[in-house]
Order: sequence, then C-alpha cells, then structure tokens
Amino acid sequence: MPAYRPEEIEKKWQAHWKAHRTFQAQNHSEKPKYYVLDMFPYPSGAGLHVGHPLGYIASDIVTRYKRLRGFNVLHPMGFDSFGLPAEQYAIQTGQHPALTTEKNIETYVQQLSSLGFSYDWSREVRTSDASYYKWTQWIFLKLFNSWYNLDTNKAEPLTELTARFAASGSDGIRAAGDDGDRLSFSAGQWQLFTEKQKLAAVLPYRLAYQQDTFVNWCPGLGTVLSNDEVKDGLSERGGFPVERRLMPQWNLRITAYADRLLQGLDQLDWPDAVKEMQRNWIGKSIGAEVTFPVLPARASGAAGQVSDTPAAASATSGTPSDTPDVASEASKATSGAALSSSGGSEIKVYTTRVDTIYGATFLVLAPEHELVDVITTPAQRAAVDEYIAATKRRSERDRMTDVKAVSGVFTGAYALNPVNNEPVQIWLADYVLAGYGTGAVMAVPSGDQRDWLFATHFGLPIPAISDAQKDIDQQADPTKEGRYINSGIINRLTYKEATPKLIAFLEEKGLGKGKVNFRQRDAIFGRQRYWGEPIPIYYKDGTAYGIAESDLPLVLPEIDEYKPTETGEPPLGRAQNWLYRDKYPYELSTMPGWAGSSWYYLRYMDPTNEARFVSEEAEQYWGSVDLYMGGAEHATGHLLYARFWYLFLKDLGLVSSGEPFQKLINQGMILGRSNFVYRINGTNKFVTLGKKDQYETTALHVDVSILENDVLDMEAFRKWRPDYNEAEFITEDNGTYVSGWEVEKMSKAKFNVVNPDVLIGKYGADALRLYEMFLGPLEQYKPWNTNGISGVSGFLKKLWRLFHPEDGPLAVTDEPATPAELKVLHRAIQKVQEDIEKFSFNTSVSLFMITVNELTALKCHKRAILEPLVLLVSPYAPHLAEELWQELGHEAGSISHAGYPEFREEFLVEDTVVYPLAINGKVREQMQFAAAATAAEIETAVLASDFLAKHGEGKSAKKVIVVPGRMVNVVV
RNA sequence: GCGGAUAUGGCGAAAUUGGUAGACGUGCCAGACUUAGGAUCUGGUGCCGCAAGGCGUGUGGGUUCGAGUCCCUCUAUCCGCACCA
Repeated sequence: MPAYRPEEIEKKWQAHWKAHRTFQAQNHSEKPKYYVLDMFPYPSGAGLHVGHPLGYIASDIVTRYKRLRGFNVLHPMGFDSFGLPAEQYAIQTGQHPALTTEKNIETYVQQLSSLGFSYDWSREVRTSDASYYKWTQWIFLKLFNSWYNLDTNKAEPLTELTARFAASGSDGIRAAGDDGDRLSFSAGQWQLFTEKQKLAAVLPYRLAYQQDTFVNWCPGLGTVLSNDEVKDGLSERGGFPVERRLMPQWNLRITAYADRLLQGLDQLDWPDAVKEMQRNWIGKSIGAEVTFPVLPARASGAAGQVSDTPAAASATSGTPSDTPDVASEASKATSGAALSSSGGSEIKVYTTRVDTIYGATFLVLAPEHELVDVITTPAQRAAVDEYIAATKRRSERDRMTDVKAVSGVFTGAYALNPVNNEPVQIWLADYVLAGYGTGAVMAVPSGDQRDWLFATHFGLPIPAISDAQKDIDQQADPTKEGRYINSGIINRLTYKEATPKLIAFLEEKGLGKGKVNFRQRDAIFGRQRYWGEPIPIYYKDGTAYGIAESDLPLVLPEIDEYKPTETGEPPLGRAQNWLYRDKYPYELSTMPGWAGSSWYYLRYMDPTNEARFVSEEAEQYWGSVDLYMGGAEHATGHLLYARFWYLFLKDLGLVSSGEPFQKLINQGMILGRSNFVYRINGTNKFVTLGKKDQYETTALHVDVSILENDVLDMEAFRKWRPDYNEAEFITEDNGTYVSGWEVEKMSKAKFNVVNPDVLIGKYGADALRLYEMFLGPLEQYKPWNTNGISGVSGFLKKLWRLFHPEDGPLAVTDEPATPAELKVLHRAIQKVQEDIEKFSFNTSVSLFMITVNELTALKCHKRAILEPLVLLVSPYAPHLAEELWQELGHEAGSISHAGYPEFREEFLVEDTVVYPLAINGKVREQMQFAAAATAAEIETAVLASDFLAKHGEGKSAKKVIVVPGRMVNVVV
C-alpha cells in the first residue's frame, strides 16, 4: 500500500542527486547557456528560517524549468563567510571564527539540501577560504596599481601613468579624483624624485588609495563602517552609535565610475525601485561652481577688523602624520595658493540654481571649511569657535534627528556677489556639509526653504527675484516659473533662458563654470577587524607597497585574542612575527564585508582555478548572470560595488560583458505571524480570543509552534514554560482555545520564527516549496501563515492518487486521451510556461490544483496526460516528480533533461462558445454559438432571437458589439 | 521634504490586459463515511434582503455600450533616501 510518503521519497532523491552529481554544470555545451544566481548567504548561527528559502525556491524553479527547456544552466551556491557575528562570538568565547563559520555552513548545507535545490555543489565558494580570497587580494592589487584616465574614460595600469610622468611630467594628465591632492611637476623633477617621493606622488592617482578621511567610526564595534552599514546614525549590526572621525583609511575610487554606473542602469532589466535607489545614491546633479571673492576685512564695514594671517590656515587643514612628505607639501601648496590670490581669499560655492544668484544675500560655509579660520574676524572669533565646538559635540545622530532646528554663526566677514558686486555676509552653519560640492553654498532665501528659515531666524534680507514669487514673507518659492526681477542681466528672462546666459557671463569673467557633481563618495575599504581578508599591503619606511602577486595569498594570521591591542591597533596587531619577507610590517586592517561578495559570481564559473581568478574560456562561455535573485536590502551596497568591480575588471580586459547582472528579481521578505494568549490580570487563567473582551487581560506572545490554525494546543502550552504548568483556560463554546495574532518581523523574542525543518518533517520539502510560492506574489512582502500548507499538501496527495488510485501500485493506462483531458493538460502547459517567464509562481500552483481536481473528476489515469503533467510539476515539486517519472519507466534522475512538453493550441479550441448577451452593458442572457462563427453571423443571430423583445423594453438596437469569444453587447 | 511601491471577501490571493469580479487555497457552515482523526469525500460561503432585487475592487470625479484594469483628484499603509545647495 504505497501511500504518498514525502519523507522517504525526498531522502531517496536527494541522495541520488548527490551521488550522481545530477546538477553538475559543464563549462562548454552545444546547448545555450543560462546563469541563475542566488545572493549567497552569510552563514549565521541561527540557521535558516522559513523566509530565507523563498528566493532560492523561485530561482530553483527557474533553473529546473530552463533545464527542461534545453539550456545548460549554471546554478551555484556558496557562502559569504567573513563577517562580524562570527568575530563577535569569538571575542566572547575565544572560539576561532573559522570554526564557528565551518559549523554554521554545515547546518546551512544540510538545510539547503533538505529543500531539494539543484545546486552544483562542486562549485561552492567560501569567501573566507584562502584559495578564494587570494583572488580578492589580487583584484585589490590591481586596483592599487591602476589609475583612472579621464581622456580614455577607463582604468589603466599605473605603469602607463609613470611612463607619462617620466616623459612629460604631470602636465596634461586628466585623472579621476581630487586634483587638490596631487603635485605638479616636470619630467625632470620626476626623474630626480626618490622612490619614496615617486610613490607619494602616485598615491593620489591610485584606484585603491590611502587618505585621511572622515569616517563613520563605531566605538561599540571598534571599527569603521560604510554609509550603507549605518542606519539612522546607528550601526546596522548591533545598533551601536556611530560618530564622525578623521582617520587614515584605504579607499576605493568608485567615484571615478559614478557616471558609468549611472548610465549602465538604463540597459538593465532590474526593478525600478532598485535602479532609482542607485541613481539617488550616485546623486548626479548638474549645476555651476561660482566664485565669491572675500572682501578684505578692512573694507567690510560692520566687521571692520583685520583678518587672521594665512599661517593659521594650514594648521587646521592638518597633514596626517603617516602621509608621505611630498603629499603634504602638495596640500600646503594648494591652500597657500588659494590664500595668496587676492590678498583676501575667495569662496567657491556649488549651486544647481545659478539662475537665482541675484537673490543670494549671504554665504554659508560648513563649520569644517578650510577658510573659516582665515576669514573670521577677531570680534566674531569667540562665537565662531564656540559654534564649531558645539557642532563637534553633537553626534551624527543628533544632527540627523534634529534637522529642523536652525543654527549658525556670523564670521564677521563679507564676500562680493560676482554678478552684482553686492557685499554678502559669510555665515557658518552645520546644515552645510563639508563633504558635498565645495562645502559652501550661496543662500537664496526667496528660493530655498532652508535658506529662508535661516534668513528669517537671523533677520537677513529676503529679496524677491521672480515675478511668480508670492508670499515670500511666509515661505520660499523654489519653482522655476515666471520671469526674473531685481536680477541684473537676466531681468525679464525665463529659467531656461537665464541659466546658460549666466554661466556664459561667469565663465567670461573667470568667476564660475558649469559643473557636474556627484553625491556618491569614495568607498572606505578598511575595517579594524580580524575576520576579513588581510589587505595585501606592507610598509617600508612608512610608505605603502603592494605585496608581489606571487606572494598571494596573504593568509590571515593566528592571534591569541580577537580584540584590538592595548595600544588601540586592530586585532591583527597581535599577530606574532607577521612581517613581509621577514622585514616589513603589514597593513593591519582587513577588507570590508563587501569585498569578497563583489566578484564571487565570477569565481563560480571556474572555482578551482589556481592560475587565474577565472579562466578566459569559462568567463567568455558564461558571460554575465542572466537571473540574479536576492533581497532589496543590497540595492546600494553589494549591487553597486559588484558593478563597480566588474567595470574595473572590464577596463583591464579581464571580463567581457557590459554589466554583471542582466536581470534582477527582489524576493519580498516573509514576515512573522505572532500569536497571543490573553491572561486574565492577576490570575493564571487564559481566555480565548472570542471571550477576551469580557475580562481585563494582558496579551502575551506564545510560541507559534504550539498552535495549529490559531488554535492553541493547551497541553503543549502547559508544558511550554514552568509557570504555565497550572494554567487554566476559558475556551470557545466548542472547547477550543483560539489565540489572537499580529504581523511582525520574525524574531526569537516574539516566538514567531518558523523553522523550515519542522515543516519539511511534517509535510515534506515539496509541500513547503509549493506553499512558499503559493503564498503570494514573489516580490511582495507578506506574512507567514502556516495554516494554508495543508492545502498544497492535499494537492500533492491528490496528484499521487492520479497515479496510484486506491493508494495501490502504479496504475496508469495507455488509453488515448479524450479532448476534455487534453484541454486540461494543454491549458496547464501554456499557463505554467507563461507564469515562470513572468515570475508569477503563485498562480502556477493554483493552476496545478485546478488541473489535478479536474483530472480527478474526469477519473483520468492515462499516461498520455499524466506523463507531461509530471514534467510540468517537476520544477516545483522535484522529489515527487522524480519518483513518479521513475515509476513511469524512465531512467532514474533523467527528468531534469526530459524536455518541456509541447504545447498544442488546437486542444484548447472549443467547438462551441457561450456568449453572455448584454443590453447596454448589462448581462441579461447567455447564448451558444459555434466557435467558428463570425461576428456578423453572431450579430444576425442575436438580432433574430427574442432576446431584444424580452430585455430591450421595446427599443430597437442602435449598435451591436461582438467581442470575439467574450460577449455580445446590444446598445439600444 | 524627495523618490519608489501597494490598496480586491474573515485571511492569502486570482482576473486571459477594457468584457459575467472574487478562480485556487485557507477559514467558516452543513452533510457523508467512520475503531473521533489534525484522515477522506460532497454541498454552501462577497455584503444587504424571506424574496424579487439592490450594492460591491481605499476616496471623489472622468472616458466608455462596458472600468479592479485607462485618465485626473484625494487618502492610508509600507520601503528607500534625507539639511546634497
């Protein structure tokens, strides 16, 4: 009596697949290739909950479908195995993170296997394996040894840069990055540089470079974090406060690629939300840079003071102690130049609304602006110093939560508005960010609400500049409508006319130019942590060198404790005798979490290659990822970094496609469904949901595993916790205890985490896979609700019974199929194909149920119908399909490549069609016609029938609309 | 504030793209079988109404013979960014 026993079937086939390497992909094939990628997980100690596999199930369905369709599919899995949790655990317990990670990966592999995914495990990669991170380090060295040539608009090896230095000095070289950090020298001077000076001169060109940078420092974690690891001023992991701090850091020059990263988005088949997030993150804005000369202090009336000497300036701009000498000479040189130009100084501002410049009545500098010390008058110095100190005391979080408060201080200095030569006051305020644009803005209170608030608060003038502006004593008007007034050369012009005219005017006077700005900053690339890739850099005489490629990998050394050293160095400072070539100290920070994940999809193509990160043949064969499945939370982190690395590798000729991920699908998060019991206050009595309003109660979370369909297992509840041993219940009238529920994120504290292992044990992996798909649209956020799983479980049993009526042995007949049966089958063939290609898996599952119900009603046990049906179901319920496929007499494990059943439209065509008949759109009757009837024939038949007489209330037809196959509407 | 999405029975949802709204599944009601089970099967189940009938896809309008679907308005919820000049 072989009833459907999923646990036996699933074990059997999982073992078969493993033993026969059924899903191993070859790097060459006659078939077309298809690459389906899941975002690989960080193997956390908690294991998988029921929400994690959602995307994996969907991608596995696509994978299996594509195999049926005759593709050579690459579908790998691996682990992003460097990361903070294992290290935090190591700090607490002393257990090596590698051990923790290894153990967690085992759990993951076991859980993933039990879901029946068709991964090619022979290609598994782990970012923490030295054989993998050797190549992560190798790519870092490539970045370290490259610069970005703006003339060719791509990255090039540094050797080409130094060759140009030797030939013609630094003149005429246009490189991405901040020219202010770079020296100017002739070929002759270059020749005379020492090695150290040469390296220092080259450093600001490198795509991986070291620089003093304002960073998000997290004292709680003892490390710096990237912007996307900080949420609301707290660390994403752990929720510790984060502060701004100036530290020497390794950076990657992702800004060199900002425009290409932006342009590339247009051709990608990604969700609009993700593309838009990346666009905002890159934050391209088109505007102008305008120079405001600072008035000499003596002339600036109200201030009437002598400004400080230039010498004070370079003290604050600060030269980092470990930055090579030449570079610091450079920064001194630039600030010196700025000061000497006009006897006073000048302030550059960035604006996207240069058309409003006649309304600019004051300037605002960021408190960190380098000219603050220079221009502040003695009378204002105390106030300015106090304001800067207060700004520093405010944490990043305060600044964020407190955006509405207006604060600022007058420097006492004045500048000249370059278009009308009016003096304007120079203020400081922390709403201006040092890191964006020039760190200074021109304030136009009539056109910008923030400037308006500032002006109102400090009593500054608010002149109107457009005839469209109204109520500017109430609020600013930022619209671009109307014509300009009080605006010199652009009076009476519109926005579109004024902007180019002003830019031309400013360029002519040498006081401004059109400029594109990006919000995106370079990516900080170091973490003061142990469990990450060591950065392959060593120091000789204080200068950074990349280690030789032949010395890779630089293996993570063993250390005694996973904490910073007593002197505050990163944990790697504890390593004993950890020296390059026994002499030179290594860099002590490690790479951030996103390093290894930025290129893993390439390694899957050729995972064991020891000579290259991926062989040319494998890279060219697999190309880019055709379908990438993962969570939306990586929109501005991983997905941007990975694209950046790909473009860089492409510049070096190491990869061959335009973009790494062609199509991206974000699976929605599965939320938890918490259950509650209601304790009557002051008692140990619990009252059911239906009667709780009769008592004063407290709602308490209860473990969702001791309920079924919101009905509490009262015995299990008593055993759940000791203090509930004696619990009493007030039940519904039918004797059950019904609990309340609410949707929340899954978490242990809410007792709403549903473990897939439990459900697999109870219903089988096929049922779980089907149910997760059935739950709703893939990309939608949705609450988990175990209730419905019995429905899909019932479907699998019914499917089984089509093959084993009476639960006996296989009993299919070779009778020819009837038209009714063929219609059911071919509708399914067509629909499932459409659904998978639209990623609409939930409707496929519904269709399977309908199909099985109908075949059951038709008592259809025919091979001609059931065999193709098994193929249709196989991507969704692979274990059951394999079992039935074998029982039908096919070779074990052969279903994956058996081919998708052929769809024949003629089986769907009906002999007759029932048309609803409507009068003025209101359906009144139904009438049957031959399927082949023409619209004219139907119209004639309807008019000839007694339909109009019955429903038309004596009116005659004005128009008859026949919608083929759908309805006939008579307009009277 | 800016950007993106969503809104349909008690619940998850579907709707062949403008053509009988609510398929399928849960839940609920009734029934069958039964060594009471969380098994299997059958029927019913949007709302109001005894019925005839009426009303129904977040709100209010519009286009159309016909609107969940197209256009405009508003509202609510969720997500992302956020003093970016």
